[in-house]
This record gives sequence, structure tokens and C-alpha cells, in this order.
Amino acid sequence: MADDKKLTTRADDFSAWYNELVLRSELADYSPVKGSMVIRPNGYGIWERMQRALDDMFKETGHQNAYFPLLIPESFLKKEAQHVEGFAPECAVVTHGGGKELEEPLVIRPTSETIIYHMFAKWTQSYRDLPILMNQWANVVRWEMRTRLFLRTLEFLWQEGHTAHATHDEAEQETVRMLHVYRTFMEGWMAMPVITGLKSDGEKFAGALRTYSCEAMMQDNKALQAGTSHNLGQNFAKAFELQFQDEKGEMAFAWNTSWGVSTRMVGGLVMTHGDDNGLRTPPKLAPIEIVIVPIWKSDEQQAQLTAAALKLKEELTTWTGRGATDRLRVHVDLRDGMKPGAKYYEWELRGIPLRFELGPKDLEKQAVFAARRDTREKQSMAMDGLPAAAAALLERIQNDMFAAALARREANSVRGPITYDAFKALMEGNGGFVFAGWCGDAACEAKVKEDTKATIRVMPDAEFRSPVAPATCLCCGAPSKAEAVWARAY
RNA sequence: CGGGGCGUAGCUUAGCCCGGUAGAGCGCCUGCUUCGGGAGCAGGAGGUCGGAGGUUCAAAUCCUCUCGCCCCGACCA
Repeated sequence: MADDKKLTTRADDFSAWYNELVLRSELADYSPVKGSMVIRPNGYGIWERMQRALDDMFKETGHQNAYFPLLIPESFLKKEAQHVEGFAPECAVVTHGGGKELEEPLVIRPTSETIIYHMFAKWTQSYRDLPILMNQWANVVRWEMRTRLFLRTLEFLWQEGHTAHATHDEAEQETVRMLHVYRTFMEGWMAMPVITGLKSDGEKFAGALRTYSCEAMMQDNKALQAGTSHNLGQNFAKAFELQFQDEKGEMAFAWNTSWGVSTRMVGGLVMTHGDDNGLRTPPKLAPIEIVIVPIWKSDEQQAQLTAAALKLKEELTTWTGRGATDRLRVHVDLRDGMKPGAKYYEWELRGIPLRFELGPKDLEKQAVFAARRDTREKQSMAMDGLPAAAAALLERIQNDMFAAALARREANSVRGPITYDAFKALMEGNGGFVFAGWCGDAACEAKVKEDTKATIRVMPDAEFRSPVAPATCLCCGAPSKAEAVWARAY
């Protein structure tokens, strides 16, 4: 059944392709509870590398990790009017504990603003206590109607940064700083280009003054909101009496920010880089960067090549050319009873960036036969100096993957004047990002969504805007107040 | 919650219309031969046919109810 072994192609059914890829590459599996999933070692390994890179960046920008409880008093959610409106419908609520009905129901956190700012209030008296720069790695629960592996599940893993500042400007700087941390991570590690910018009021976080977002384009030309950073203003500070005495001795409310990215990014990675053979993992996030597949015929050769492969792994993993702590991550596939070809397909499905085939011929030449996962190009590489050459090749793969994703996004982005009919046709067809004007009226945004399912993903930051600003609103034709990226989204 | 599809071995499924011994492929176990792009042969293990009730001499198959999952829409990181 050769066909059984092939994935549904992206062109045939993008959605089926995605699900099959996630399941078959063992990134995740469905759990017994509808809408939630198990993240398997292959997927969790990617998440762990994401966590590590981001956590380092959070620490570098002065943040500390902490942990707040899973259960939040229901009354807390209700203290901020917009927040409760936005989140109440999707909250899971605990009504019983210890066999008794609780006096006050407890909400399983859908996000932690309320409990965190409650605690911040307790810890803050003076302007000298500010800023507070905290982050937590946690799970949250949102009772979504319609779920999808990694992209939207009842429970997901994320980080949520929460900060408190003495002034609006400082909070705004923090909001933008963390947006850029996200962008650096998504482009530099995930090799996934994003467009940063401001959300419209209709799309902003429930309770925020302003929401900034990183938007990426998936291979079906739909947008994925990959990370958000919110300037919460004083909304939560007022609701939770987060006050401090300023330098003049006057009481003032603090200014908050919150920002988060989730395991959704793993889904984004799949839909950005996956191909019809499976996953392609950018080297920086690959738990295994290089897999060595020894090839043998006789028992004698098996012993010889196993030894050679292990020796090669030793050479690669002890090399410190990338720094003492950043070693090459190498796996040797010694499984017997599985032919080399079968191993190749499996490692390709799993997205390992680089494969070294090591057979008798290679050993004789003191070389390995190397295959890139991203382009599937193959070349012989000499054993001599291999660690440095491999590291350089991995870096090239990382860069090439980003360049390819960026080129694809640009090829599917439309700028310049466009009629509403042409826009509608585009959204019905190939889709893509359309850079066009917006009059600022929520009614136009709603009409576009009604007509085409497309929304304003973001009002892009300056570097992403068109050379000539759009003059008129995509929808109503009135003078444009802001350029917007219009697209269908996940 | 609307529309569609599906529950049979670990996975993919045939059988159901037209009731009568539960089959196949993959995977798994054992052995031998293989091994540079998804191995071959031989032997073997593995099943409350989603659940409950009903019709019948007899139900995977027909009827009723029920549970669950996936996909497509309305809501969302």
C-alpha cells in the first residue's frame, strides 16, 4: 500500500494534510477529552526549544519568572467589564471541591491578568516598587467551540508576561519592546516572517487599550496571529486598585502590559514550513539537528559502521565551535531490521533538518552523504572539518527557510489600489494579504468580514506599509485613515 | 448549536443495502534471508463489531435510543 505511506498533499486538502502531518510525525495526538490534545515528545521537544529561546530573551530584557494559581475566584473576572464580556463565555468553572459545592465558583484561568494584578496591588506601595516585570509559563483553558490541533485547543500551554509601570509611556515602550522580542524570535528561530502592527478596536484584547500583534502567512495564504502584546492602560489597575504613591506623594494607578505566545506557534511552524513529505523544522528549533543513518550489509559491516557512526556523533557533539553550551544535536539511528530508505522517509516526516548517510563507500572516502531536509539536496561532505561544515550548513538551512517563507508571503501579498470586487474575488480564490486603506469605521470592518470572512489582521508598522499610502477605504471608498492588512485568518 | 461524515484488531478498513463461521492490508512477535530511498518468505499473537434496548431460531448487518470522534460553518491565542 504505497499510497498509505504518503500524506494527503497540501494542494489536495490543506486541512487534511495538516492533521495527518501532526499525527503521523507524532507531534501530538487527540486525547480522550474532545478538543484537547496530548503533545508528544516530538512536539514537546520543539516547544521546549521555543521556551528556552524566549525565556532567555525575557530574562535579557529584565523579566523574572513566577507562577500564579490555576484557579481564580469568579468575581475577579467580573471586575473589568470588557474582560468579563470577552472571556466569560469560554471559561471552565469549578463549582465543587472536596465533595461540597463551593461558596464561590472558581474559574480555570483563561488568562491571568485578574489574579496577577490583584497580587501586584498587594505588593505595590511606592513608585520605587515599579516597574514589576514578570512572566509565567503556564497552561490555560478556553472552552472553544471548534478546535484544531495546536491552533486552537481547550487547554494550551503559553507564556504570559505581565508588567506594571509608573507611566503610560513606559508601559507603551514595554508593549512594543516585547512585540519586537516576539518578532525576533519568530523570524530568527522559527524562520517565520511576521508583520507587526496594531489591532483594530474590534480585534483587540478584551480589556486592553491597544493590542499589537505578529501576523504570519500560512501556506494556504491565511493569516495566523502568532503573538500579541497588549498595552492595558490603567483598566486593570483601576479594577484591582493597583496604586502607588508617586514622587510627589500623590496616589496614582499603575499602567499594565501583558503579552503572550502559545503552543499555537508549533502549528504555525508546521503550516509555514511543512511540505508534502512532512515537517521541516528550522535547525534552531529542532530537538535533533542531524540524524546519522549508518548503512550496512553484513554483520561485520554493521559492527564497523555502528562504531563509525557513534564516533562521528562523538566528534560532532563535542565540537564547541558554536559555544560551549550550544552543541550540535545529533542522533544515530541504529535500528536493525529497518532498511535505510525507510529510515530516510521517517526522519523526513519528522522534519530533521540534516541527514548524514554513512555507508562503507563513505567510510572509505572518509566522508558522509548529506541530505538537507528543506531542499532535499544531497552532497558528499568530508569527515575532516565536518562539525564546522555541518554547523555552517545548518545555519544556511535556517536562513534559506526564512528567505523561502518571506518570498512566499511577498508573492501572495497585494498592494496598491484594489476594487472591492477584486478583493472579494481574491478572498474567494487564492487568498493572501491585501494591503489597503481603512476609513476607521468598525462598520466597514464588519461588512468586509460578512462579505468575505476576511478581517483586519493588523494596521502594519511603518516598515511594512506601502510606499504610497492607500487613499481610500477598501470597503466604502471614503478617505483612508490607516493602511490595514486584510486577510482571512485562523 | 446547525450541516456533513464516521465508530469493526494498535492503525487503515471490507462486510451492512439483501440477517446465517468476522475478513484483508499495514503494524506487532519468532525465524531465516535482506539492508546506498518505504524488504521478502514462513510461522504466530491480537476482536465485548462504540454502548443500551428491541425484532428474530439467529444481529456487525434490521428498528429505537444513546455516547463519542472528525470535517465544514457561527465564537477565539
